[in-house]
Amino acid sequence: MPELPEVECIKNDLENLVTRKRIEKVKLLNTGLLRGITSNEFCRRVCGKDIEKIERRGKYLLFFLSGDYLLEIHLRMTGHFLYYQNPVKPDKYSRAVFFFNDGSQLHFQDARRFGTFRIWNKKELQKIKPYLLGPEPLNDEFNFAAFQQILHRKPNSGVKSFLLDQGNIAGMGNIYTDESLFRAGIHPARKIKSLSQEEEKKLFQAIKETLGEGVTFGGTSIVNFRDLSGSKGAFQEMLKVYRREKKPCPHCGEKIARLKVAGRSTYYCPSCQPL
DNA sequence: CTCCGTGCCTGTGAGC
DNA sequence: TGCTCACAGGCACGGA
Repeated sequence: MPELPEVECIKNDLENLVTRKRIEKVKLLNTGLLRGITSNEFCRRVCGKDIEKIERRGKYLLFFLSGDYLLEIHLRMTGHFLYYQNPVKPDKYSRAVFFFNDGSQLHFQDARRFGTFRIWNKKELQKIKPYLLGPEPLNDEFNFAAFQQILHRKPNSGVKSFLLDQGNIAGMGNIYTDESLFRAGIHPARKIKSLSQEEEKKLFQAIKETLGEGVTFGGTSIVNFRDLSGSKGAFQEMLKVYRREKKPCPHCGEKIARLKVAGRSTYYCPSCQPL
């Protein structure tokens, strides 16, 4: 379940490995991943183009190609890339293979087939979903004042639902919301309007720190996340509450509890994060 | 406005 | 040991 830190690590790997390469050919092994385009048209717009630039917005990856188009990729739950210097046969989870001019390959693998590819014209950048999300939480422009302004737009929202909504802040999923709320000492079901100024500040710092550490540690590998060489991240070792039900809270020793919030399994410490 | 359920998928692992 | 089945959750969509 790649969230901002995992996608950021993937973006950094991709930048090093495939920018400035020419896509000679694409083999689609599962056309269901294409949104709003046929496989023939997809290949026409991608084949023969250079990858000029790769960006991340929230959990989206954007491949800017030479010519008119860019490729938007969302990994969803189990999508990941594997890079090979020399040709390798696709396996049963390979959904797409990019063949580059230097003989290297990029395989898009996705066991659960939730991942999506979409093509956009560069002229319509202002209309594309990844640019309509909330701010990037790790950018310097995302400061406390900006955070407060966004928070106060949704006073009646539950704080966890708020953090999961990509239109508020881009890039947080279930792992990093639970970890940020724990770090801030805030119960996931609290309403935004019930937060004190001090709690808002703590939450702001917790988001920055948790996501920043996630990137530093190379992401969280619970089930599927791997970098482009197939190696795991290390942030799963740092998790304080996520998937730690009944284990002791690292602060107070109380048992970590689990409940459903915003339709997701939510982990928290009842003593450090009172309602 | 805000929340909730459903569908999309299939590997994992708890429990019998 | 082997089987079943709940569970995992990002996003879009429809409805309360």
